[in-house]
Amino acid sequence: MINILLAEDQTMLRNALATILDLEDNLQVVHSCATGKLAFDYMQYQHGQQVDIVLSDIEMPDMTGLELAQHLFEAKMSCKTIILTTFARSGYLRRAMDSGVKGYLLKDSPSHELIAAIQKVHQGGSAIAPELMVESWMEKDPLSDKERRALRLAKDGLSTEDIASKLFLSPGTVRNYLSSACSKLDAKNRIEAARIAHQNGWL
Amino acid sequence: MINILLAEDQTMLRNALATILDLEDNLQVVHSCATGKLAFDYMQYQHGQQVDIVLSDIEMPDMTGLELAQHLFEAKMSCKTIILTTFARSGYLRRAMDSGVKGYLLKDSPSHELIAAIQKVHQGGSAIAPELMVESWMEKDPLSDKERRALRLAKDGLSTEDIASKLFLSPGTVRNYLSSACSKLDAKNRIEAARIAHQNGWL
DNA sequence: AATACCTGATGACAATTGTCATATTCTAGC
DNA sequence: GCTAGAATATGACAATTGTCATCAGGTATT
Repeated sequence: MINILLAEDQTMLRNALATILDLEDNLQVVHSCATGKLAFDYMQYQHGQQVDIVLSDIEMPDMTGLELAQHLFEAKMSCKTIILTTFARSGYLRRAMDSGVKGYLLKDSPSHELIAAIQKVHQGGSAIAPELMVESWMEKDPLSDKERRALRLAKDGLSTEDIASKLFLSPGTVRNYLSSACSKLDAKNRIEAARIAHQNGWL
Repeated sequence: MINILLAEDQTMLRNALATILDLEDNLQVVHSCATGKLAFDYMQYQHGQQVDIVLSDIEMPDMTGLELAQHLFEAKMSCKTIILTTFARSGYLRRAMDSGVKGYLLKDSPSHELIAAIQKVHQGGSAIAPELMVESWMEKDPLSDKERRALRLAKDGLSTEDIASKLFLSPGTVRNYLSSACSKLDAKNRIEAARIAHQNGWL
């Protein structure tokens, strides 16, 4: 019997996944939760030893699936992590691999592939969505930390002034960072830069 | 037996939903597809008479769930439509109600509520997510058609010039539209305006 | 100490964007 | 025909943004 911990913030999908996984003879969802934080707490303080596979979404409030994977990795938990996410962003895959993730698949693949991936990972293998193998060699994140933070705020339409005060920088410096982000990403303005960065999983 | 047509572009969720609905004694997913267009084609040319409930996501490629609902409504199909979507945007709900939709619920609610909603709608009732009843009285979409289209392009970081050529307008006119959108939405710039409009379901 | 390097800041200038007043058509209604 | 109101365009001006050269203060290395 393979014991699974499920982390996914959308309740409908979480319920549905739990149901179809439980339908399999040798799969059992022992716990499911809506944020990475809750999943990590469960692993750390409660019943970690019972869990073989952690199946997690990426974009969740409180703690993302990538952060969860990293924490589990650093805590040397015995479980194996599988990421299940919407977008094929090479930056995400890279971070996942760096965090010792054993499986990475897309929500846009049939559910039997998920079940196959769980079995395969549990037997010691790995399962990466084939769509991603191609892209995984894309250039790595060229942004500095400050550039990234400025871009995130710019994406929501904040003005230079607002960004500057949120980051405790001068407006001029913020414009420098955004300008450099634009040239790195070959974008015409901060918004296009933010879009490109987001599409690549760099935000 | 209630016959269901399922339209949802995310394969994993589509499969999972189909499975859990089929587990119910009196529910049966007769067909499932990934776009509104495919769903409408199925209803129109093939086996429309067998379908009691159309269960549809909103944001799908090719044809959205709201457009699907509108087409089914205008074609006076006998089926009843239920929308299942991620965000609680009052603009979406308004358009759904105008298209004769009988149910509107959020992906962030447990799956048993979906099943209950299907039963209720099939018996002639309606099922609206309670979170939405409050918001539904929000102000209606203040944007004109041109403003909306300009905002959509601005959201992706296109320059005034680019937007103008895509809409076959002069750059000056585009700036007028964006400026008016900003003042209508009380935004400081086009990006903030686009974000506000998107959050309200007006894009 | 001398050097290089990194982060943050400044000033100057051009390009883009936001705002507003004012045309120019074109259409619908009277 | 006349008028009102749209949709579109133009010009002017201010504000914001993008780009670049340069500077000041730290820190690390040799």
